[in-house]
Amino acid sequence: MQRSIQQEVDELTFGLVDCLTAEELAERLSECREKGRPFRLKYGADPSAPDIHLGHSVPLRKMRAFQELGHRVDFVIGDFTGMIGDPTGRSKTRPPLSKEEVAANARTYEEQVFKILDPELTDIRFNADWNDVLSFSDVIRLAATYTVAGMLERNDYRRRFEAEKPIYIHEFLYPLAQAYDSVHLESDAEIGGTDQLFNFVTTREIMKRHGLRPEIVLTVPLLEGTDGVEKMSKSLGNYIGINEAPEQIYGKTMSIPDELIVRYYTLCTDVAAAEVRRLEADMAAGELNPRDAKARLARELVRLYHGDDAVTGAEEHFNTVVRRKELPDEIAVYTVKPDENWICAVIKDIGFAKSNGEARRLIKQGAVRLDGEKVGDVDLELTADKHGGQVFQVGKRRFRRLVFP
RNA sequence: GGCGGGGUUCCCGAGCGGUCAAAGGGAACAGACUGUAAAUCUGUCGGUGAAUGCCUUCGAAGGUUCGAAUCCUUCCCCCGCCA
Repeated sequence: MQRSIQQEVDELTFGLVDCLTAEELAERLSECREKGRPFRLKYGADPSAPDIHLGHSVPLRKMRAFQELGHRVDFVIGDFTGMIGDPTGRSKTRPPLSKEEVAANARTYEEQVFKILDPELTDIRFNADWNDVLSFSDVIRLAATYTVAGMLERNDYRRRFEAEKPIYIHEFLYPLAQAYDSVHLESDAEIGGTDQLFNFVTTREIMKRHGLRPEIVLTVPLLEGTDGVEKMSKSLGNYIGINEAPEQIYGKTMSIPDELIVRYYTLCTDVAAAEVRRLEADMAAGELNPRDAKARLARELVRLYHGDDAVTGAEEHFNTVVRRKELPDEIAVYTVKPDENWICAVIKDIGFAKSNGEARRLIKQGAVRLDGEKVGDVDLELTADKHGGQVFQVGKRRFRRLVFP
């Protein structure tokens, strides 16, 4: 028994920040159903950041929800728009990517994205395919479909304009190019973070100018990174990548601020909304230790991206190394070089410190241990008879077993 | 074309002749504590087998000076305003 359109709409709009508009969505979905054509949801991806993280997973998971109802996703890799640069102001000019790099990135995307999306219902597209062939006069015609005043409605632009800060022309072209993607693909809807709202709304207007029906706009919240403040991003180093090792996903999850627990549950896991509300209430009432809520979150995330089998191991690793401060099951081996057995040089060589000086500081701070014994001697030389087979530890969670040739 | 503001250590950002390897914040790392790789507190945070030394760093190159991130010259780059 097929579910009603209204049920579909309710399910698909759950958790969204904006949906412009739900009525249009319902209309479009039922039209697709009647005509037996697939509903096409567009998502634009940056060609330079192939490490998919939990922040990306928010829209991706929503796309997956569409796919589960049989709809299709156009996954647009912005190899063209990526060269224009992002319009958030102080952006550094990105080095243009070569065809080969873009192709390599695309492959990495596929590997990761299909942990969430259904490959059967996803079309990967490159927007240079249709943007690169536009002539200058095409671009001018496109530019004639929108006004400067319209552009300045965007807060970021207006603020900069008023503050006499630079705004480059190409920044105005960016939303246009993005809009043209939708024109070209005749997208039924587009999804992205709330930061994309302006671009999406602009796209609707421009689609109308092209005699098309405006795409439906869906925005999802931007997920804060592990620091709890900035949005999750690779360049800020506050991300949890879906391709990271189970131990990493588990551990990084445990490092998010407590205030983010509920948000992560809501946006990144399959835990039912009612269940999440219960967890929230229990924590507020002091009946549930946030630590335990977070541990469950960590398990959920590991399971999502590595499967059930990886969960126990990741949790064990965390409990052993971080909570009980014991040794992990597996410790990588480091072979001490005979001519470089000074402890600081060893720390540096392993990569636990960038310089001898930093290694020295670590020792002084009491961060270095040999078989659990704090090392106090900065001048220590490691020798086979004294240190062979010992566990060398720097900080709380970096280990090597020492071996001598 | 005219006028003005800038380029500082991973990032932001002070400094404007010595006390500057350069304030402060962020990030990162370490230690303590803990319920956790949360929070909080403390410390470290250019290199040098460590040093009242030496070297490298404040857009680039020269110069003035006992001494320059700070002054001068030239150059490069960025931004805004007015036209």
